[in-house]
Amino acid sequence: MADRRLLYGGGGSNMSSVFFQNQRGPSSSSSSSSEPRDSLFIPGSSSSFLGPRSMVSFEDVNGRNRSKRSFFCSFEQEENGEEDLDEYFHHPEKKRRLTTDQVRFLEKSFEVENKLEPERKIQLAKDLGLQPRQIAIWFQNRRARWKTKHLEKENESLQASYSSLRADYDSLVKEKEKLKAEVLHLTEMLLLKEKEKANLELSDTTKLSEAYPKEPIGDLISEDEVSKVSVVACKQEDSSAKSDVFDSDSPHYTDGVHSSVLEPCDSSYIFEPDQSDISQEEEDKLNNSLLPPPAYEFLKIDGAHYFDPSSNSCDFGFPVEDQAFNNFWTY
DNA sequence: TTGTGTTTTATTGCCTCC
DNA sequence: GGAGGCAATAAAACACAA
Repeated sequence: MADRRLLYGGGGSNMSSVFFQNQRGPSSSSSSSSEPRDSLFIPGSSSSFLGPRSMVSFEDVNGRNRSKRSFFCSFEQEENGEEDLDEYFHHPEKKRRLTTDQVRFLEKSFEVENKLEPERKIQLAKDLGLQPRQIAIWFQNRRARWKTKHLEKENESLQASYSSLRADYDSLVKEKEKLKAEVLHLTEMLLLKEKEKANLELSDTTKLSEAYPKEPIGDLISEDEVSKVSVVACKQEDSSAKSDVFDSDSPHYTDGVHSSVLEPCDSSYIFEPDQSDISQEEEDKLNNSLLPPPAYEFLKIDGAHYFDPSSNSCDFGFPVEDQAFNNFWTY
């Protein structure tokens, strides 16, 4: 480390190069920075160390006073005349910025290759009349700036990508909610339809039981029909409960959007026929025949399953939230 | 003119590679 | 162990509004 600092202080490069690039026309400035630039400077004879102010030169090879400054310095500073020169040498500790042309030159070189091989560093230092150490520092700082900008761009790109994905996600969520509502509506329609259908069948069954009072009802109707009767009984028993289904208090409904539609169906929901018309024995038979089948059958409507058949619980396979709808789509 | 924020040049300390 | 890169930082130079 200390050695490097010493290198900076004692830089062995020739600091007295005089540049004439500006007098060679535009083509010279556009030449590739990776090319040797020997033709663009005149090696000076002085080897005296000028530190950071090394861009200043006094003599050309022949010892003649060609310019008080390097080519680059002359661009911006020659109009300041002697005062500027005084400042230059009376305050040698001051930091001085590179000239615009030096920076342009370095930028072009950086575009070609952002890493600096020792030979290139020496060459650039010669071309620009700077210390190799200054060239190295400039490239180092330039790489840091490039990295910062690159990270900023990357960040912007990621943010744009995130915004786009977020918008997609939001629209999908809206679409999902819309579809949920549609499914809910259609399910209710189907239930109503089934209810009406079951009502008709129920009235037929009642007529049959009146016509054949000794026969158990279970023998007269299919198991499937019994199921339907049961669920309809449930719904009829507590038609007002339907409003409760949509209440947030319902334990089977949690998110305020989804509805499990059906309420738990315990034995109290079972259809109870008019006891005045049926004997105790018959009543028992009837009750047995009307015991609720597995819950999943309750909604076996028109051959389509709507709830989890593996679940016998009265929540009809509706856990909380979206899983209910996953079940919808899987059946 | 001056205070303040930004940019550029340079230093320091640490790390990796050969 | 030396050379070089990088991150963090200091400090000078610069830009600009009030």
